[in-house]
Amino acid sequence: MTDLLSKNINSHISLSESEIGAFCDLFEHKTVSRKSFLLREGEICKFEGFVTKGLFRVYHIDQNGFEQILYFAAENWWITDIDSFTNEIPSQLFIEALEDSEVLIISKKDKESAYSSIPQIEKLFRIMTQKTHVALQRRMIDNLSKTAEKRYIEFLEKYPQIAQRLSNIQIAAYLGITNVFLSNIRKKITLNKQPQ
Amino acid sequence: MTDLLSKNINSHISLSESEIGAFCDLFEHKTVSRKSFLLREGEICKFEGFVTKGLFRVYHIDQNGFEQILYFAAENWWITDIDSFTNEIPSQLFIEALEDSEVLIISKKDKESAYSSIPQIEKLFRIMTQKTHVALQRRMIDNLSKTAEKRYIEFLEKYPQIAQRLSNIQIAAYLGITNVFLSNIRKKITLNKQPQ
DNA sequence: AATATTTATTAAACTACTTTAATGTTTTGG
DNA sequence: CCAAAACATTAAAGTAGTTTAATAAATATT
Repeated sequence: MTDLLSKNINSHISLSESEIGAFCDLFEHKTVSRKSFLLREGEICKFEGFVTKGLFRVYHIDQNGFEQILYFAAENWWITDIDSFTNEIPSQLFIEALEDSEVLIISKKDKESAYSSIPQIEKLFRIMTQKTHVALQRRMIDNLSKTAEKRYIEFLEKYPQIAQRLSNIQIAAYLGITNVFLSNIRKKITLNKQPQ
Repeated sequence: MTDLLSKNINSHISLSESEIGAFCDLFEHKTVSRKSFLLREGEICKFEGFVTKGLFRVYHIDQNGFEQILYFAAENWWITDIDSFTNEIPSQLFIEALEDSEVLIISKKDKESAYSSIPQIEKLFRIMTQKTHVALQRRMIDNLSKTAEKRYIEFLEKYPQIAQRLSNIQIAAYLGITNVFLSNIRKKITLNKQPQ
């Protein structure tokens, strides 16, 4: 049940068998069915989660009712609202399962205690936070400098297996465009691929 | 010389006098004159810096030659390219002084050794990385959901003292718009403020 | 103090993307 | 298996933001 998790942790830091066992024991297994929520806007995010099955989207709804997707999380990805979790403030985000899913979750309390009992855990989360920060920084640059068409093509190349599990509505919300415009882009691309 | 730095560190974690002294001793003081660079694209970022005087911009130049500013860093802010620094890969970023400036910098080696000798330092950088990540996440949401006019107004409200030290060209590059369009926005705003 | 460079503004034509709405197709849940 | 809901596509009119270029004002350099 925690095989994927321990493998994931080992890819970042090296822990002894017993340490990794003790840490994994702090996680609770949870099944989340399609269209239900791990977190809703206004709630304080009390967990950090590791996806073992399925697919989630993490998104924000703005004042005009539009959804912006911050990221998707499939198997082997971590999910939380780090802002709400860290600062214990109401979240601005929704975390919703797009497929029937399973997660391993750890509470804030248990995570804090792991920081004390297993010093390497502090390093684990520092490294993970750095990595997500770097990914977000790269995406910020892309959003500022590339057209929607280019961002779409690169998204397909970067996450081919996730892209095929998503509707165009979800992909458009991630790219920051309307699904109507995404449709235009898709048409243009296929026309270019098959000239004549 | 390291007063600002130790105060900044103390705002995140609590260290003994001697620990904070030892850590601050690892930093080297550097003056950087206006228009010169702390880091250029292609270089590997070998430092993490703390600004004690002046103002920097951290930016990327895309394939079309346009500059996107990721963030500004004035007194009491940290600067580095976390991607290049952490992964020891060539940077995609420039870090340039917009005013005559001063920074305290620590090398990767010294930072790593501090992680071992002062365990709380690991926590310090985890917290700092989390905070910058949260800030970037909020900005990502804003960029996806708000008009340039709104982002400009909010930038002025959030960083009034930095904004007044910047040209509109720099602000536009941060907002992700042209300076021509920023000029239009400014005109519209002043017209609204002083109707008739 | 004079010259060169950078900056801010304006106008006008242009383009990337949105909005609304209609239509047919696919997926979902009961 | 059927009805309802969600999805993808297309068209056409509209808007936010760009591009280029010209001009005046402010700043930097000698």
